[in-house]
Amino acid sequence: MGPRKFFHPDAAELTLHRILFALSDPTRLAVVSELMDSAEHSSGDLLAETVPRSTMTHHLKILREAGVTRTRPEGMRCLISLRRDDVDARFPGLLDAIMAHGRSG
Amino acid sequence: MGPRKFFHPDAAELTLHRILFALSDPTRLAVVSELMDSAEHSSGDLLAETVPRSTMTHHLKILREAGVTRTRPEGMRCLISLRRDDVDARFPGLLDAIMAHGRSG
DNA sequence: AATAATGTACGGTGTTCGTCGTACATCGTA
DNA sequence: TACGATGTACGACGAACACCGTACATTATT
Repeated sequence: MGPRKFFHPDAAELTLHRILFALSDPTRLAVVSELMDSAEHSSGDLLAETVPRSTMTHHLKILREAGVTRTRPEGMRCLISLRRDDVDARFPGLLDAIMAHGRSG
Repeated sequence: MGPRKFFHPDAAELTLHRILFALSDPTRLAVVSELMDSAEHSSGDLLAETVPRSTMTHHLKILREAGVTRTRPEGMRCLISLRRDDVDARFPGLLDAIMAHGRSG
């Protein structure tokens, strides 16, 4: 059950309230804040020493199933990136408006 | 216990994740959508025949305690309005970016 | 094949949420 | 004062969430 299959919703299926819920948690907000550099980060890279692994898996699943992030297996790691293209296409300006204040949240 | 005291957080105490959580529910998103006309609406006015009163009270409390709305007793009603000034001051552009798509939720 | 590294799956616990019915308080009016 | 209208408070219920430990799967390396 390692890095194999990951469910990702289609771009057209993204809903506003699901995305807002995914971003309504301080931990997940911090994760997305780290992903704003448009680079791929491994799961352990994100808040590594702050949160237990199983907890991080939980949060990453919520972000992924809301369509906010994309998870890609790479070797024995998982690389996570923002779905800026899809989120921006469906909700223009939303991500920027939220993440402009991601740290003070 | 009628229209008497209502807790409203100070403008400086608004947090991003609380606001996002308040807006992460379809019903509350619809309420805020109706409030976007910058007018005051009574509680019964909002989604009147869609949601039971006690349910509406619950949702309005969450919006109010997150600092998204302001509730003011007026006679035997409660008039609810958006706290655009405070929310915009603390998180510029956030409300507009979210509510631009409030209906396609 | 054995090992270590990475991350998931599963299960458990305690908390919070969404929903609603019922009872009650407040206000305006007759 | 009695009544109807408006909205809250409280309690209850099921569902979902946050958190984490443990066990397991996958990968790369030795």
